[in-house]
Amino acid sequence: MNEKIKIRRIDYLPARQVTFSKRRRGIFKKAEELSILCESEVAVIIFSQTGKLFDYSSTSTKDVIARYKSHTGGEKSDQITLHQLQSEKENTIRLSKELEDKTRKLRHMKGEDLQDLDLDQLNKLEKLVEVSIGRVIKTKEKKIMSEIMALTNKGAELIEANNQLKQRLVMLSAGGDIEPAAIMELENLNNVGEEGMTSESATNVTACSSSALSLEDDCSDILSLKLGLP
Amino acid sequence: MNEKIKIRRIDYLPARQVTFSKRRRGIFKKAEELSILCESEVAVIIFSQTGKLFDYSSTSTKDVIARYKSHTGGEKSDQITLHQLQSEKENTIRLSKELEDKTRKLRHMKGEDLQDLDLDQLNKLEKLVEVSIGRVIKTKEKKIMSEIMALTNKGAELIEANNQLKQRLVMLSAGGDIEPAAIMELENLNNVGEEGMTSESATNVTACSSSALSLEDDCSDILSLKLGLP
DNA sequence: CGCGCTATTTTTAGCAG
DNA sequence: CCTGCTAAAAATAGCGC
Repeated sequence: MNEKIKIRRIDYLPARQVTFSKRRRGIFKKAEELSILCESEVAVIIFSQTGKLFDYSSTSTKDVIARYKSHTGGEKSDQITLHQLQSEKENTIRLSKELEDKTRKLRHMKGEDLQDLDLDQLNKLEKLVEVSIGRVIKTKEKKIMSEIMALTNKGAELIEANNQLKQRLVMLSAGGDIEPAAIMELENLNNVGEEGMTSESATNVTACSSSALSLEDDCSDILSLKLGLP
Repeated sequence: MNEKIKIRRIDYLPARQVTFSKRRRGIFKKAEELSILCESEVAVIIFSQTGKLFDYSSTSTKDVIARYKSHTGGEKSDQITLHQLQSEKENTIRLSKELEDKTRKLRHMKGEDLQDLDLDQLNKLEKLVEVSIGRVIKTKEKKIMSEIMALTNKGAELIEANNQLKQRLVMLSAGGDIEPAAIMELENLNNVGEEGMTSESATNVTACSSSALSLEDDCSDILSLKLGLP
């Protein structure tokens, strides 16, 4: 009366639902029998097509899953994560301490929170800051010098270019139709440029920076008159 | 020929092993049939009595377990840990950046790695360091002053104590059996103490520290002659 | 551990309620 | 969704290899 069915998806929904129900019970029963007959731990997890969960376990599905994870090296996703977390926390603590240390040192370098330093530490700090200001000033001088050199060179190039332009104009005016007044204007322009760009003024700026610190702002203001350098 | 067996532990080990093997296969087969027939997701996890793991899954046992956990709300211990880890990593990144920033600033304050600063930054840095050295020197002066005050007071106390001791000795010697030479020795000791502890020398030290920085070592050396203060 | 065999038990497809 | 029925199919206990 009954037909042997092929193991393939049951298309007719009601039949499929009935089969699902029956066979599910069957598996659960078999699982229980196995666990009793052979004293083994069994868990069966089934999700129906509609996403509903059915599970059987001889003990506790979660326990079996835990045992499964520990058995398959499932520590990977769990214990390694815990290790990572631990490691990251240690990292955080270490970084926090370093940051605290650096912050304290920085405050000391800025002359803050000095109350808890003793005389010896204060002396060392003073020397450190003195060395620092020396380096800062030295670096600033170099920077100023190089900027001035650049400006001087640029100025020289401009003067040279102007001279060449003037010569061309003279040559052209020799050809006839340019007034002498135009050439005079160009020469005046050139003179203005030379006044701002003598190497003499560069020397003055450097000297001012290294000897009288309170004049630094004036120095930088002078340098702010750049000729549009990059 | 065959007997119906009762569902209870099989005592005879070989039979139990065989049954375990056969029924295990049977369950796996049933599980597979169910998953195909009803388009469902099935996982079976079996631990033999000896602790050996056997598992079947229509897809992946781990996937089914993950789905099971998300279904039962087992996300607690896992996803929260992941969130913590994420949070800690962000913490680490933030701290690293802050540390890097502080380190850079500290190096600048020490006058190191100044090449990449422009003139404006150098000027600000210079002012910062100048302010700093002013504060350091001021703090040092206060410290020196308070130490000198403490030493002066200590010296005065000692002189007072010595005087009292002297008077007691004089009174005792009036009683008869002490030579005058011992009293002279005590007075000499007292004079040495007063020479090292005048408020005049304290003023000198303070002046030297605020005006001539290169003399700082001498100042601290003078102060190193402590009278055993805590 | 596996495989095969056979008699027996168990499961289950299909249908009805 | 369940229950019960029945006949067919499947699983399996016990055995030997």
